[in-house]
Amino acid sequence: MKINGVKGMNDILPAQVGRWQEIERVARDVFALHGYREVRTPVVEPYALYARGVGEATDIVNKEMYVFEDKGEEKLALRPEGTAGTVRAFIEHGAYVEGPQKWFYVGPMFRRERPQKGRYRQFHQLGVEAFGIAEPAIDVEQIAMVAELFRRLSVTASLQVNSVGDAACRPAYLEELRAWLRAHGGALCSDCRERTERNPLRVLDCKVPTCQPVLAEAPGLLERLCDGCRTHFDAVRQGLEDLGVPYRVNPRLVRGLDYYVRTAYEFTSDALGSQSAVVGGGRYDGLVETLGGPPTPGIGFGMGEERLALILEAAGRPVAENRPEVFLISADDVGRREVLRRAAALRRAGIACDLDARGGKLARQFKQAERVGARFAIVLGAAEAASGQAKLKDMATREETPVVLADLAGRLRPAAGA
RNA sequence: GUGAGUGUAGCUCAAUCGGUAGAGCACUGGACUGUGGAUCCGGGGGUCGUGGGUUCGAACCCCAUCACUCACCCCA
Repeated sequence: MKINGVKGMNDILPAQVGRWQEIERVARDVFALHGYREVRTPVVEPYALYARGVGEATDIVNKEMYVFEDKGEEKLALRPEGTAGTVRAFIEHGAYVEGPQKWFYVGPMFRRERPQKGRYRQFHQLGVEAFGIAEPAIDVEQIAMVAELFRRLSVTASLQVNSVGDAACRPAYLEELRAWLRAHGGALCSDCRERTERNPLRVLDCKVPTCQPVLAEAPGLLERLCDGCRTHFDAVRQGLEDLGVPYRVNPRLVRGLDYYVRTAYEFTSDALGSQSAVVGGGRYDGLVETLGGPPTPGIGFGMGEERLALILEAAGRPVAENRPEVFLISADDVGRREVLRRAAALRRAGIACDLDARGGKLARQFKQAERVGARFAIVLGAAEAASGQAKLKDMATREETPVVLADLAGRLRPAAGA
């Protein structure tokens, strides 16, 4: 009986994993350059963390989360996003006493949705959270950090920013919007009428053609921001302009999680099909308090690693592979012992090398050398062991040059990072 | 949760009117007794997604079912 992987949960095979490693390496570098430090939190958290943090009414919590009872003791959930768990850890360990904190995380998230291009049940996010800074400067720095990360990866994505208001101005706006939508319900699609009650901001995003002209007349939040939100938003925009980060204001941009206030932003790419967002972020000034910590402002983003990989793939970027510098080929029984000894010595010197442990015909071993992408090959047997000399063959040019075996390590290039 | 499309070798795909399954790549062996990529010759590999139905006969037609893909919804 063949057993297949779980729907929407994918294997990342060796031929592709270089893409993930490259993304993570570049991201770690960029995060570190901006003062972010890594945090690792569990993949499982109490269900209540998400119910309270992300919001009971959100799709993520009420229909997409993997929830289970731990032997009847506690209701747990596989994390559907990274912010809630990070905030939990921030509070639990009293990190707020040490002033502003900038953290990042990398890892799998789980949502039980119907899979499609760029959307999976297990997916990977790189995310950052900055705690304790209410000033718009951190919003700007964080957004610019994403831009720098994309620049280093040669990824083009477009930035949209918005302000979703805060406790001072959003509730009043939502009521005004809801009342307006109810009054115009007759002209709207059934989805919109339903969303009017559940999530009125989403209505503005409706893609049904007949709704668009109606919604164009709807009241806009940006014109109704309170002074604090307006000042903040203006400063974010000014900061982006100062840094030369191109952006577009999208008053329809809404984040799906309840905790967002003020700044909301998204980086999108047209290489992704329908799920076009590769980064989604925003400010969550009330979340730490909601989860039992002291009032602490925060802002962060989540970046979809699969989506980033899709963009790189669509751009035709090759996958970086780790290749051995040299492949040791055995010509006879003496050679079979010799290659193991020489390989051990080379590896101690930091030189990546490989051999065909099956031994066998030279032709087969050369084929294996080619398959693993070795830059050089060297044949070792009784003759080489006796003379201490061998021929180092360049696999690309097929040229052979004599080498003294004792000097072999010096002739080859140490592996990166060795 | 809803809709559409697609399921044939490890991968990408053919198979005319319904006549009992093929190619390329990959793998493997040989041509080539100390040398890989090219060329040539050979070999292994199939429950035609699964179950049922129609038919003398089904990869092909019908029904059901499962899986995958894309889209809606929502989002990274």
